Amino acid sequence: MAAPYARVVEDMLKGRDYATQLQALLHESPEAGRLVDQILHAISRSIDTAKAAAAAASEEASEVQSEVTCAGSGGAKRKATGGDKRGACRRRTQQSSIVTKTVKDLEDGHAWRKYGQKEIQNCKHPKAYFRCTHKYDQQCAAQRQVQRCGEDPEAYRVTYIGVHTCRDPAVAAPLVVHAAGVANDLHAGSRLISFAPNASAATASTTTTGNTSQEADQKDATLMTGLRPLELEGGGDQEEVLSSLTPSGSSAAAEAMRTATATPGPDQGDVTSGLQHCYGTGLFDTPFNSNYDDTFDLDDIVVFGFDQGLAGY
DNA sequence: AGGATTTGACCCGA
DNA sequence: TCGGGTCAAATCCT
Repeated sequence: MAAPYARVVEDMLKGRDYATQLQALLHESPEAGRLVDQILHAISRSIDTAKAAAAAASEEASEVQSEVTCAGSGGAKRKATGGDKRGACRRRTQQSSIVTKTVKDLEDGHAWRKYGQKEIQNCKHPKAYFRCTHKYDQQCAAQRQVQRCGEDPEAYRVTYIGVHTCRDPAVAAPLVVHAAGVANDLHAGSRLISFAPNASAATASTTTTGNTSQEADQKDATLMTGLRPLELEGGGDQEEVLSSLTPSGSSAAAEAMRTATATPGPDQGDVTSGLQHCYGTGLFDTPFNSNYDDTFDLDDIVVFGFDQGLAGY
């Protein structure tokens, strides 16, 4: 990693450590804890961005290049001829940035298009596969996989692969890299309201707890379309999150899963972070993600052990 | 009519 | 060989 970026990452890691410590001290206060959580995510995101920039700078973004190429070749419908290259770009999940979280609200502000559904071994629920609607027009490599959780019928385990490089006006928002600016930015940007602890800016808790099955069902129809406008509510993901440093925006559609087979699946160990929805709201969908290289590996995964301390929001 | 979803087939990695 | 991920024709929806 280039020296300047390494320094940034180093500083941000320190900041995150401090925030984590602070978080431990503030878990009695939901409001304070939420703020710390926001800070943690912002910092992690910054680290992520710095790494991505470093990787791009050192021309390590070859994978992205290959993915773009791949996307292009698979774009328009092909005739299933002998020259079929399907599968040539498989297993990307092993190399891409991955963010896994458990949510109850699949709305994340991004437009997704479902391209497949698969019954998974030992899981009673099928897994649905989504790609960004802008995969071909903007070479956005973001993908999302949704699988319904077994124990909680309204919860979905969502895995985001890659980050949005598209500039969907509905979700685009500037990213402020320095942690110091995070808090203010949360309230400054018109589209950053998802995190605002007040009014319509629903927090993870409010959105989630507000989900009644009826509401969920009502959303199904909308989500099934895969294309929804950005909503201020953000996601209702308060539960667990396993989050790597690669954030990704994401949106909603997997509610389709709700209509798919329904049965509890084995569950998926969850790690958490309560702020996932910040990605979906566009808060972190930075314009300069365009060079994001997907080079983060699982070693970069950071677990924001927030499920215990703040789950009660 | 155009775009999104469904779904069976195909392909690759383990 | 099997399971998971993707493709793409068919179908549905707006």
